[in-house]
Amino acid sequence: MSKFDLPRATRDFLPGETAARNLVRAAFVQSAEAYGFQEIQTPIFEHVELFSARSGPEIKSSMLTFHCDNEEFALRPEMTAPVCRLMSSGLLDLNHLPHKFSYFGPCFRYTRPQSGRYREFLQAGIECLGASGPEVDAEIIAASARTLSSLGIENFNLRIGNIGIFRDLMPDDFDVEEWATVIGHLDRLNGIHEKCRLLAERPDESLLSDLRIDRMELATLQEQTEYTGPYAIADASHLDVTQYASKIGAEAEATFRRLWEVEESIPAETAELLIQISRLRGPVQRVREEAFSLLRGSSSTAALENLFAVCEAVEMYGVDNLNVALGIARGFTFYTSTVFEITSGLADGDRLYCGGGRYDRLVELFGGPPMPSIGCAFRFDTLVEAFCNANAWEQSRPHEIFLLSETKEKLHHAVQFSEELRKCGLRVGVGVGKPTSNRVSDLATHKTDVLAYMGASDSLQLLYAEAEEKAPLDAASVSDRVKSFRNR
RNA sequence: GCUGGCGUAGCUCAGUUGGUUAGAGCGCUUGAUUGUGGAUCAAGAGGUCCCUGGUUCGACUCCAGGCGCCAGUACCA
Repeated sequence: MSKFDLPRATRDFLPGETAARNLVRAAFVQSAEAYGFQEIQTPIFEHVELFSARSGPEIKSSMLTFHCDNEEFALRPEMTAPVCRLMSSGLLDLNHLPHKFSYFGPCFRYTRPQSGRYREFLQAGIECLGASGPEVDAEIIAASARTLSSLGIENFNLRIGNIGIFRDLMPDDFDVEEWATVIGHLDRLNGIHEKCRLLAERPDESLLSDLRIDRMELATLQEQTEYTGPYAIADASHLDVTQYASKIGAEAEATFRRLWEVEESIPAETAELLIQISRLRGPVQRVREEAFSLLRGSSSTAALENLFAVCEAVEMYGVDNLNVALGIARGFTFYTSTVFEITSGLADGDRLYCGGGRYDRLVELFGGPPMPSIGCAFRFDTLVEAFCNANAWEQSRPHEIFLLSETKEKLHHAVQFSEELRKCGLRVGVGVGKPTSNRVSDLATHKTDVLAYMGASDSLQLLYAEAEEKAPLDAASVSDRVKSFRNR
């Protein structure tokens, strides 16, 4: 029972977990590098103003902040703002764009604990700053998908959308706040559609209770907007399970349609179009036809063409599991066109591995030059978990060989020899004892692959799991023996 | 912020409809035994039953408040 507790919503990682996390990190950095994304590092804390620039001062309450010398700092809650700051810092050569960066590091948010949400978490991502075009988007998307493959995670779902399709349908005088609200609604609608789709494929109690909560909230929204119509939830308060998947989607659509007309002054036909668009989802070829016939003559055709150009470019990389999902909104106002998500697929509850999109005006917002950019971030913890599930991951013992000296007087021989073995690249432990006691067998089980007993003679007795042999006191040959044991 | 669950040995947890001395498995310590991937046997240590107050002859148990943890929800730049 320790005198000190962990700060709320933080974690310790033991050697096995840490090793797995380091492997995932290494795989991430390596596959990013394979596409030319070079790793950068920025400070773990910055001036508070950097992070409130985009989101307003009230965001301060969800950051970990501190004062020093009359300055106020915040532990970074995200990596995008520092990267954009870097772009406008003058350190970078802006004549040779784009800059392709990867980043990896701890971020901090002062949030209520919730499963999978911690106050310190790792964020990993890649960004391509200063370039636009479908090929650029496709490269980011393909690189993200390859990162998952390189971790042995193969059964993922890739969904690509384009937020510009919605944006271009909005009235010209639509301001940022209204846009944020509508994006929130679209995101919500998409989520409900997604859950309904999952529920239709496999009954699941937790999905069902999620949807019940969604439905209650829809009912509240309907009440606020005085909705009356065929999908009034109050009129059909009870649904049996089989109706959930089929009916809630329509109820949600009706609710948001009404909401957009009443509270956002969106014309009825535009609201209808938003609903229709958000439904479109599936393989590229099929959705292409539906989407173009739906949006023919609208102001969104350019964004739509861009979306399918991105999909074509992604397909060149040979990425499977590609779907178009026009309903993806990703919940952030700063995305300007391409948005995408990679999830775990149905079997694992469709958990988010990675999400990102194009943000062509963000660098400017941070005081930099105009710079069309795209980036994405990984859910590192989800990635680690999936990695451990996908691979027969076993924690290694701290030592590959442990030298046991017969007596304390002879220990210096063992220590000297251990140093020679370490030069050969082995992980080596040293101790005193006979290879017979309980303590020693415990050691053998938990702490080392091979136990080596240095008795009276000038040779070593190597004790493996199910065999033993003599070996000369020669670092190179012992090292070879141990390594061949490890590899078999 | 809101809703629910939980808090007993180092760990995972049982238990007590309120009653003498607080339970198990694993782990730990010591010894014996077996030359070898780790057992077997014997003994032992280890507890403010989260805290504070209340009810009671008596509270780990019931009640109230607090703290902590977990899950869901709002939020999530």
